[in-house]
Amino acid sequence: MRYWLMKSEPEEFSIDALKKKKLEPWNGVRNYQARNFMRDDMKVGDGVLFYHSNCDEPGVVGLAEIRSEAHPDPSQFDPKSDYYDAGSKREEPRWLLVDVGYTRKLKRTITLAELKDKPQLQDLALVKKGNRLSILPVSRAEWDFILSLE
DNA sequence: GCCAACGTTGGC
DNA sequence: GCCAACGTTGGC
Repeated sequence: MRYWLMKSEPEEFSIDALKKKKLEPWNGVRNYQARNFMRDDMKVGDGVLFYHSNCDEPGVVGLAEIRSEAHPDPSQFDPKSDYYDAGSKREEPRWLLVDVGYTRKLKRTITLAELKDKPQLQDLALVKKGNRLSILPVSRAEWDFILSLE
């Protein structure tokens, strides 16, 4: 079992929205590195730190779980979608998604500022300068440590 | 294949 | 709203 951190802008899709929906197809990933994580490394049952980005208080706000293998993201074929990709063919889809299921909200937001402060997390991709990945791997030790802050 | 221009992410 | 960092695009 592996662990991940997945970013979402709360104005787009928040932890409360996931709580309500219970299961969400994680569409709109248009970055090859993030796609490859989904395609090659994610397995059903993997743990997810749900992270709010681009908001007043960026940080980890909840837990979720991978609920499907990677499969084609339908939004890439929809000309009306923001995520439409005219260069992607149905017989050879460029973009994939996984289904993400709600686990629970954290008792409090573990903020980015706090995470940056911890020597135990210095290797976490999230706190590295210029990091823009929306899906990134988290080690078991990092997962345990972050949850111990709750 | 290089690289300048451009667009996006996301913290602040 | 600003802007640093970084990915992508496209001319050559």
